[in-house]
Amino acid sequence: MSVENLITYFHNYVPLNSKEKEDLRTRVIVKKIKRRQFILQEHDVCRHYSFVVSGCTKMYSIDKNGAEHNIQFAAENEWIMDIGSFHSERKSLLNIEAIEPSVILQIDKPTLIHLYQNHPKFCRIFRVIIENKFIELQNRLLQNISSNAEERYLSFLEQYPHLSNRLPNTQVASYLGITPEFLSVVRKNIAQK
Amino acid sequence: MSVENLITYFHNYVPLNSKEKEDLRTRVIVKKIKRRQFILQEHDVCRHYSFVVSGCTKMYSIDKNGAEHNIQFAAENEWIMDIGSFHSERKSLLNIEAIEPSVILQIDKPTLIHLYQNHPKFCRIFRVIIENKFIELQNRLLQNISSNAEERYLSFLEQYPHLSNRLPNTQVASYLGITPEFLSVVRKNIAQK
DNA sequence: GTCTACCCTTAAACTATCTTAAGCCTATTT
DNA sequence: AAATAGGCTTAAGATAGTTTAAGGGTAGAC
Repeated sequence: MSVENLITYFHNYVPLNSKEKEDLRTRVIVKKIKRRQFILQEHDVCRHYSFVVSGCTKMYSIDKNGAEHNIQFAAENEWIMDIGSFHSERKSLLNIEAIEPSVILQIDKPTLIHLYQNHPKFCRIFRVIIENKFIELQNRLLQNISSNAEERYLSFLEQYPHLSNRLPNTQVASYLGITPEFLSVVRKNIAQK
Repeated sequence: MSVENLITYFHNYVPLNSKEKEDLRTRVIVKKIKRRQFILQEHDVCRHYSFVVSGCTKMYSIDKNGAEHNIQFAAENEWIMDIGSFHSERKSLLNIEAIEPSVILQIDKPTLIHLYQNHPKFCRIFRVIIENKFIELQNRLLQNISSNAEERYLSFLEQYPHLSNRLPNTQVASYLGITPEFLSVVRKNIAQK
């Protein structure tokens, strides 16, 4: 049962009691997602926090020229959602899509509110989760304003070895904010050193 | 009394009761900061969440060539801290410095823990604060991987009019991830349209 | 099994951004 | 009042990154 993966994950933050586990088991939604299937589409409201049990997903925006820009990947034990749309209940400008066949767990807003109100522990857990996501994002932004493409690529390889093996380079380029052609040049330069 | 500014600020999230206000009044530290004074220096641990009552501050990193890269500004009613260093208690790689003479309020870790343990409301408040900071940062990152310097500058002007008036362009350039000279060119191009 | 769509690479020409250097202006320090 | 440091602009030459186009490889679709 894949909800157990989430319970184990939460346990790494704070141990859960049986009532808390029970609430998760009865309320969390399990979904099997095919490659290229959407978890969230632009113009819809993001209704769930999604936790990836297996597989890999990406969140991206499409610009006025139709180009995709990857904001985030999420593989095993990572969260993915448009948190702005989720809380405001306004239409999202982002897409979330499976890169590999995936199993995800979803928590909708009523469930999240239920968890917060009945088990204050979850407020702490999700505060820490979002703090960690914030730190990660801030580091990435700093990289983007202070480093060139080669440095950003090397740092991506170092920080996400489990992703760089699995992802096509087109996806990595979109994440780094460069074209696939230029990533190819960057890789060639690195190889020649 | 400037702690009242913070109380009013929290009130906009959730009303506080008198015990909660009292705890803030007795525990929050008030500081007057001169222009160019440091609130946090690289190699120190970030020991406080800082709330700007008046004035303006910036957080930046210094790269291997000695260049500064602005990660965040914080003016009236905004928070600034190296949240990674604060929680891990590891040495920060960042600096926080006043751009204008400022008054700030500081919450240290024992106080924050006290607030979380005695008033669960604060866990919710800070979760929402950090969620909002996360959304803002994610939008900025998206801009950085998908837009050129002119688009990023225009969007900065639109989103932070209260800052763009007060900041020297060198600081804005460092925030956008471009050189001051190139920002000058960008501004000229915009003016000529 | 064949086919198609996607992925990766290369190169040439183009555009965006940086570097260096200089000059001017204004606020602050002496 | 003079001196200095910081901030803004301009321009020329250098480097980083994009665009377009083409060719070859490979995995999933039929």
